[in-house]
Amino acid sequence: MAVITTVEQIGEFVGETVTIRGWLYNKRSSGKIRFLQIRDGTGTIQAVVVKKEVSPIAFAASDTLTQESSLEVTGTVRADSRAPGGYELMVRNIEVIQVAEDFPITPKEHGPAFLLDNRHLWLRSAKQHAILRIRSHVIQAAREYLNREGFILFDAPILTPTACEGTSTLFETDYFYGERAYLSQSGQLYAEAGAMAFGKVYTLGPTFRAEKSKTRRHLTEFWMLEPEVAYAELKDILSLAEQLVSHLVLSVLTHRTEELRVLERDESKLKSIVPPFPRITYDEALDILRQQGVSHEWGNDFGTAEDTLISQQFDCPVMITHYPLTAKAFYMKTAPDNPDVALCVDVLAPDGYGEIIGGSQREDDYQTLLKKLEAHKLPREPFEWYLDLRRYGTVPHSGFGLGIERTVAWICGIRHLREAIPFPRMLQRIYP
RNA sequence: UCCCCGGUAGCUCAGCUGGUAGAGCGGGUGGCUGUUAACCACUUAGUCGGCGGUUCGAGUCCGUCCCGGGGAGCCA
Repeated sequence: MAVITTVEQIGEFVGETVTIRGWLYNKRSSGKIRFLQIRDGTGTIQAVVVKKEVSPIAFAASDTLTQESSLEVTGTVRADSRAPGGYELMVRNIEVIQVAEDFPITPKEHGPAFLLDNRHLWLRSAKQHAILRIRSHVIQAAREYLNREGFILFDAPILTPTACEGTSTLFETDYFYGERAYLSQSGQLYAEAGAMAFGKVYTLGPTFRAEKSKTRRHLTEFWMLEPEVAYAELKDILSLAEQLVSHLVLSVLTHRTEELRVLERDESKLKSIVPPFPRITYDEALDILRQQGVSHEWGNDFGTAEDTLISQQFDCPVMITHYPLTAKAFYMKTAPDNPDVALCVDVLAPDGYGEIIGGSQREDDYQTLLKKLEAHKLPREPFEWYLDLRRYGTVPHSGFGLGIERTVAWICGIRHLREAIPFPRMLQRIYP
């Protein structure tokens, strides 16, 4: 019995006979020789079937194989510069598990609608594979970093009794006995309760926005990482944000080089992502816009065009702080030296990838928070528990939300968010 | 909700001022001992998004509806 291994590990078995279990990615044939590109989930390897070196049954089997047929191949590992990947398998035997029906996704071009209809199969192609491995790594690296910094994972509920921020549109569903429930659009308020209990916490989970957004920067269901820290002021989470983001980038650069190569990502741009990130205020951002010939009224949040213009001035993600209160959520703390601006930050990724982080120092005074709720015309009852946090040992605290898909899309250098999550949920699409 | 673009073979697309549908890929058959989205030959392949209208005649023109893509607003 040959040892069963993976393509990823194949380099350790040069000269030995191993078995790879996988699927046929592509096939080329030429007379008495067959080249099988086999993928096993960890990578792709070329298996060479030479007629005189395998049984007639095995050779005939190699001819019946269609794209994505499942098979076990046993052969000798050989380093060969002619093979993509550097190693190839000289086949001794082929065990066909299933001859697949005609696979819809061929090695040629396809349109986005077709690919999205076949997302469950599209996931097998090299580029999608690379993106999703990087996504997995980004999440792993984020958790690794936060755990090391003393954070604990604090899961927020997905079914909630009301809006967290009260602004965005919510997905509504029936709860029991005529009650309504809403899918969470942020775990933040719950994370604040966690921070008061544990000091440093983070939530990581799906969030839902029923906005009729129809752009490549939006999904209706997306994942968010939300650290929340007790006794932290705005400057503390600015530092946390730049440390976290640069750690994610460095970790992908170090551990996912093959995937970045598949994606043809310009790595030099990622290598320049090192702290400290530029920090500017909203007012300074307005100055930049003015220099670019764009006038923007004070008090309005920036739109996509403004975000892009500002981020283009920097190689690193830029941290914009002190937005007008009018443009931001009710829970943000007002700057002590300026009653019109919030102690908040938006982090814009370079190259027009947009906002990857939104955060703030939270309002920690009971009476002030109450007034802010009223000013935003939000009902008091659903927020009683949240107000309690300001009645029982309130402290300054801050946190932010990092959009996983936007971060992954930026690191991967892909145009559209839909490829940064296994099964994207969008305005016009919930299948498959 | 608004603005732009699109819907023709399984897939990607071409199809001119209206004259009855075509290429590559995929599938099938055959050939080739080192292929790299292999190649060569032959072959298969259609309710031209739906409905209605104009016309001798509509993939093509008009109306309308459906579906998809991109963008705005909103946001991560």
